[in-house]
This record gives sequence, C-alpha cells and structure tokens, in this order.
Amino acid sequence: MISSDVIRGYNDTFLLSLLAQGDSYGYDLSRQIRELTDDAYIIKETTMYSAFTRLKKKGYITSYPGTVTQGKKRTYYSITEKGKNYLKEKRQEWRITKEVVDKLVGGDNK
Amino acid sequence: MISSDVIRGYNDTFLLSLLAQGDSYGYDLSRQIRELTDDAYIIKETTMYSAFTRLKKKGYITSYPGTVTQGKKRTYYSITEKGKNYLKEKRQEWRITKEVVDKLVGGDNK
DNA sequence: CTGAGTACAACGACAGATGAAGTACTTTTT
DNA sequence: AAAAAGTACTTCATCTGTCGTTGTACTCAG
Repeated sequence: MISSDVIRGYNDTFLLSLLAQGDSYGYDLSRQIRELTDDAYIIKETTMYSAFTRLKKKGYITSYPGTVTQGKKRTYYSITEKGKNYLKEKRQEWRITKEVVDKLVGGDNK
Repeated sequence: MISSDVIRGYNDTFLLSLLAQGDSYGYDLSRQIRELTDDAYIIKETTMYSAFTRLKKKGYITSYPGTVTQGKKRTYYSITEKGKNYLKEKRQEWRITKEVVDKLVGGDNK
C-alpha cells in the first residue's frame, strides 16, 4: 500500500482529475481512488479534506451543498477553469517527473 | 525545473542509487544528478546534506574523509548492505507508484 | 439497540524541503 | 593585486502537506 507521503503534493491533482469528469463529493472521490487503484492507494480522510480547503482557497474548485441521501449532508465539489489549467500543468509535470525519477532511481528497472 | 517537493522522499533514493555505483561526495553527486537529468532536476545543497544525515542515522550509508584537492575538505559516502536493501525496496515502490499515479492523474496523457 | 457504514471537520504533531547565511580554501578573471 | 567564481560543506529557522486522534451526525442492517 502506497503511502500518501510518497506522492506528496499529487493528491490535489488526483482530486482535480476526478472532478474533471464531473462534480462529486469527498466520500465518493475517496472511494473512486481506492477502486481505481485496486486498493493500492487509499487517501486518508484528513489528507483529502485539507486538500479541498487548499484547492478552494486557490480557486481550483468550488463547492455547493448536495441533497442529503444518507447520514450527514454532502458537500459537492466542482472544478473551475483555473483548476482545469492547473490540472493540465500538473499532467505535464508528471510526465517530466517520471522521466527524471526513472533516470535517477535507475538500476535497469524493467 | 522539477521541484524537490514534487518528488519528496525520493532524494534519499537518488543518492543511494548513485552511491550504489561507487563511493562519492556531496558536490559530485549533486553534479551527477544535474547532468543525468539535463538540468531538469537540481538538488538543493541543504536538501542533499540533510539527506546524508538522515541516511547515516538509518545506517544506509557510511562516511569517511577524502583527500583535499580543491577548497574545503571532502566527505566521501559509501552505501551499506542495509542501504542496498532499502534501495531495492524503493525501486520496487517506484514501479508501483508510477502505475498508481498514472491511473489517477490519467486524462489520456500521451 | 448496537455496530457498521456514510459524511465531514478541527487540531496538533511530524518530517522532508527550502531559503538565507556563513565558513574556507582554490582558481580564474579583470 | 583585488575581485569574482568555483569547490565543498554546515547551521538554523521556516514552510507545507500528511497523519493520527477525536468528535459530530445521521442511516440502516442485525
């Protein structure tokens, strides 16, 4: 199980990437992450909610109250144009990061 | 230019990976990193030297004074067996991390 | 009525990265 | 001969994202 610390700073990008496919709320996004990675990565609740705060402050997402279906009321999140641009940059950055780390971690890793 | 924060936690692995090819000293290792990545990643001095302290404390490297050739005296570093095992684990981890992030950053990134 | 699941929030602690500054000696440039 | 640039390392305080703990609040299955 990959630690969140390993991919530090990319949690924001994960959330934005999922939100780019449609509005959603915290609990569901964390479930999506877990399922997409076959339990290889499970985002911590605290990590996720502090990410939302950060993303909102930066203007990358907006939030609105959702319909209460189960338990506590949901908060839905929506990606903004600014958020989409940031996501684009991050996707580009990830491509370069991969190459850089591959070279340096090296060891003929097949 | 990739920030060290992006690949947080992997600086230790970079240094170990280079030391696995032979003993070296700080300044030279930082130069190797810069050249290997074509200036795409330049490790900060403070980041590197604090990494050495950490790696020594964990028993992944040992150090010994080198011959003074230019300026201040060099400190050479050597990877230990424990360090080699850690490096192996990290290389494995990186392979998984790449897959996980690829899935989550997604967006048909070509 | 108890426990598991859904859904979120506040708080303090931690660790790696960073910026700024300093030490010390050598080589190159002006 | 003085200044600047390069080599090589150190100390210290600060920042930021993550993590652990705890708490709130409601629903549903047994």
